[in-house]
Order: sequence, then C-alpha cells, then structure tokens
Amino acid sequence: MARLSTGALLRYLRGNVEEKATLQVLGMKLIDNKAGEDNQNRRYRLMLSDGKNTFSSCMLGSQLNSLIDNSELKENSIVRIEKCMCNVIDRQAGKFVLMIADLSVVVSTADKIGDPVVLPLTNISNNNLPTKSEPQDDIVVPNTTAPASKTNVIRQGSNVLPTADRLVNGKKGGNTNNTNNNNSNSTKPERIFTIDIWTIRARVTNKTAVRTWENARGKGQLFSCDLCDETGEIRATAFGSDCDKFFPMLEIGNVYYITKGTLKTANKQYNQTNNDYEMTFNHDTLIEACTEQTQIPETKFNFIPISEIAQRDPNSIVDVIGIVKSVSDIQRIVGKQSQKEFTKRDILLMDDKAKLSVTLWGQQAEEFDGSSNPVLAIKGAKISDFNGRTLSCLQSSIVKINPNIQEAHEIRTWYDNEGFEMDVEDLSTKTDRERMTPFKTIGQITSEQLGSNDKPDYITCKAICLMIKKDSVVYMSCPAENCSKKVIDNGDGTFRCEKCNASHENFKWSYMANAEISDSTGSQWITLFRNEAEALFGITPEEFGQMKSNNDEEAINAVVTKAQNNEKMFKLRIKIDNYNDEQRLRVTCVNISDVEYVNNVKQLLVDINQLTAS
DNA sequence: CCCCCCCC
Repeated sequence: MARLSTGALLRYLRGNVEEKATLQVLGMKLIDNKAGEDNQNRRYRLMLSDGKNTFSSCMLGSQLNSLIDNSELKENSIVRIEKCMCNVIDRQAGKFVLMIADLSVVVSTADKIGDPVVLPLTNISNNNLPTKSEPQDDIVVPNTTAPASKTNVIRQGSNVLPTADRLVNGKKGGNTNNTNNNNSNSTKPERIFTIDIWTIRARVTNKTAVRTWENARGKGQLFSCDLCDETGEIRATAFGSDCDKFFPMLEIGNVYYITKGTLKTANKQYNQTNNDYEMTFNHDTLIEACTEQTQIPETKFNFIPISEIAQRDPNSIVDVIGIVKSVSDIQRIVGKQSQKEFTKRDILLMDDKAKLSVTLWGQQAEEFDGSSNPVLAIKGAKISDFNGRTLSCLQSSIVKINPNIQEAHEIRTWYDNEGFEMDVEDLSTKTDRERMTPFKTIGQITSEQLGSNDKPDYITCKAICLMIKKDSVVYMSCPAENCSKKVIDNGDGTFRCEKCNASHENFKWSYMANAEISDSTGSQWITLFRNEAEALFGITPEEFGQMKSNNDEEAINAVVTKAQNNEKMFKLRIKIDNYNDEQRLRVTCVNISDVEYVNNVKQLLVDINQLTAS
C-alpha cells in the first residue's frame, strides 16, 4: 500500500534529493510566462504534501506537462518523485525551489491525506540530514485520515526561519517550531515568489583556455565552459574581467553553485550542447564550489548512430559512441595555411550499423590508447566530408574511453557477443554519389529541377506507394547471367534475346515495376527493378511470374494490394534523359527500407532547427 | 562581445 514519505520535503530541501519519496499533490498552478502562447514551455507549480507538511514551490518539469493535460496528474494525486533537485535561491532567507525532473503517478484519484501544515523552513544548510523516512510517522494511503504527528520534523533547537511563502505574504515567521495546527487551512494556495534569481548546481564538463579576440566590434578575451546537471547542459562564456575572475575558479570535473548570469539564444552552429540557450557570466554572477556529494553526471552525451552521420551536414557537430575497431599510428603533417606542424591519429569507430574514420589531433592523438577495442564516446566532433564522411575532433571535443554509462555497456555487450565478427557499412570510403542521398520531398524533385544535371541526382524520401501498374510488374527476360534483356517468344518453346543475339530454351522472370509514390508534397511515378521490387512485393520475380503464367488474378491483386499504402523510405535516382527525341524524367528506385521513425524525427528536428536558425 | 580547430 502506498504511504506518504513523512518528512521527505524537508529532506529534499536539505539536499537529500536521491530519495524517491511518495507525496501528494495538493495544488497545482499554471505559472504566468512571458511567452504566454508558448504552450511547450508552460510551467506548473505544485504544492506537495508529505502527509505532515506542505511545500508549494515545486516546479514541474515541462516535459511532464502531458500528465496534467491527460488528467493523470491532478489535485490529490499521489506521486512518486523519481528525480528532483533542490534549487537554493536564498539559503539565509529560506528560499528554495524544488525542481521535479521526473515523477510517476502512483494513485491518480485520491482524497486528501492527513492534515499537513506549511513546512516551516528552518536552517536547511545544517548537515544533519535525515536520510530515510521515519516509518512510525508514515501515513497509510488511502484509507486513513489520521492527523499528522504532533512532532514537527524540524530538529529541536534549530533556527527556524520564516517560510518563503510567509515572507512573500509579508508576515514574520518567528518561532514556528511547532506550527502543527490542525485548524490551519494549509492547502490555501500561496503566491509563488518570483523566480528572477536562479541558482544552478552544475558540473563543469569542459573548459577552454583563455583566448583573445579582435574584430570590427572591438577586442577582448574570453573563455567558455560546458555545464551539466541532472536535467541538462548549457554552455557558459565569460569575457573581459569576468574571464580573469572566473577562469581560475572553475575546474573541469568539479561541481559549482552558479547564481545569476545572462541568458541568450545559443548559436547552434558553434554550440555543441543540447540547449537552446547559452549563458554569459557577468558582474553579478556568483560562483561557489559545491563540496557535497552529488549525482550529477560527468558529461551529457547526445549520441547519434554512426550511420546517421551520412545524412548530417558537413561541419555540424555531433556526439557518437562506438567500438574502436582499429587505430592508425601517429602522423605528423604541416598545415597548409599556418605552416604549423600537427600530429594526428585516425581511428576506425564502429557501431551496429556503420563505421567511419575519426581523427584525433595533438595531445588527444598522442595520448590515445586504442588497444583491445575499447568503447569510445566522443562529445562534440565535427563532421567532415572528405572521403565519404569522417569525423574530426576539435580542441573542445570530449573523448572518453570506456565511460561508465549505459550506452557504453550496451555497445560493449553487443560487440563482445556478435559485433566483433560483423562487418558494417563504411561511411569513410563511399563515393560522392553513394553518400549524397539527402532527404527530400517529392515536391522538391520538381521545385529543384532534380535530374537536369549531367550526373543523376540521388535523394531519399519518405513516401507511400499509391498505385502499382500490376500488368507490367514482371517480364520474360534472357536467362543468361548478367543479361536481363526482354526476350521474344519464338512460339516454338525458344526465346530470342536480341542483346545476346541468341535463342534460349527457357527464360527467366525479371522485375520492372512501375509505381506511383506520394508524400504530402506530391506524387511521382518510379521504376523498380529486381532488388527493390522484391523488397516492395516480398516475393521473388519467379513467384510473381508464376502467378502471371497461371493467370491468378486474385493472387496478383493480393500481392499488389499488400505492397500499397505502406510508408517506406525510397532512395531514388533521378535523371532526365532523351527518349524518342523527347525529354523525360526517369526516376528509378535504388533502395527501399523501412522508416526508422526515431531517426526520421531526429532528422526532421535538425532540419527544423536549421530553418529556424537561418 | 567569441565562433579558429588544422592533413590527405
């Protein structure tokens, strides 16, 4: 039976955020946001109860808004806090915000439990952390409404500060050591205090050297660093004197409380963190080292499959993980422009679908030990389009060997069990034609006049097969190997091939199917030959030909119908050619594959970001 | 307010 975790709210505010407490939602309020119409970023503030106390500065992560939208999470719901953070706004004044990064709804519809009172915020900074709930105080859900214990969870003798809410209401808290008043209407919603000052507790995962800059706007110095906490990451930069002040304070790997700073939209072109904003440290910024133990991850990776690098734009920045298949020796080269000498080392990195060459530079190259096929995780490598696709690490790239993260364990297991004997597509040896199959819509075939160059254009589009010319799916072709020329039935049991200039005793069925495919932007007739037609129909040309010989209309209809109306990825070769003095667009399908929706959506997001960035 | 990151 679910129980509320008595005392959990105080423990959270004291920093014991690892606890997965069961709490009741006594109130929720949509917070006014400046971008009022921005439905994505709307924020709810919850009043949570642990059965004994309530705390109403609990911000619900916006990714959890759907729980409210679908009424799974509502007033009096009982929830389990899966992940939260305590944001200290002003420790002395007892201003805290509990950020709910993840929760699960234990009981959606419930009655109010107990008679909790507003949590008096004591000197939370005392280190005497209760680490587990007190079972004797647990309140059974849902069939008891026993009043909360008379004992306040706050330690005897502690300095009790007024609650944040009381401060907002303009009252002095005084000694509220025993605030447990069963008559108090503690569910009365308090005003939220304005969160115009924030504090994050974050780990520095990367830091640049101090660099000087000079351009038309002036000159100066700067450094930047990447910060991450349990919920995300952000890049921060300091200029001028702020640079002098903060550079020596921040050390890679350490955790800091950072208060105040300017936020601006991130320039995705240069910012490899997964955040729409970036931070500038300014005169008001306060940075304080955090010496407590935290669960803040070392580095936040946003891995993409290696195969997806083929679809991404050159020069874009990605995170990848893979097995080091092989490693080159150190090479020394001289830069063309700079005339400086660089050292480099190439690594062949593979996952379950593809492999490619990754270049490390300088110290990273020299110190790299790739023996015994380690897992390599790279954050912030640049895609280069030399020799197909390769990756190049930057000074800012984070390269981790055998990191202790889930994805690394998964790929290790895969490689040791089966991957070691697999071969996968090599993105770094492909010809231009093979790799240049960007995602496009059918409408773009016309709008971009694809196929009008000397070389054919190759695109990949997500489309549905609308119609198939079912009478001309297969034809009788020359049985000779490497010849698929249509044969003429001599009527005497032999079949003439003009190409081989010979008559054969038999023929073979070959595919040449015509299909109309469509997406939201248009439709296009395409031709499919053996591999692609076989992928579309799911049967061999011989099987199809047999049905045709048997005049088995019903079977043919069944096969054709099944091939229609499915969404697939069509890789197309597009070329205008002359046929009987007439120009016509030939669109040949060169590959059909299933839509990988996760990758497809990621690609769409990349496209959308590029549209909004420009 | 930077935004360069190398070579075949």
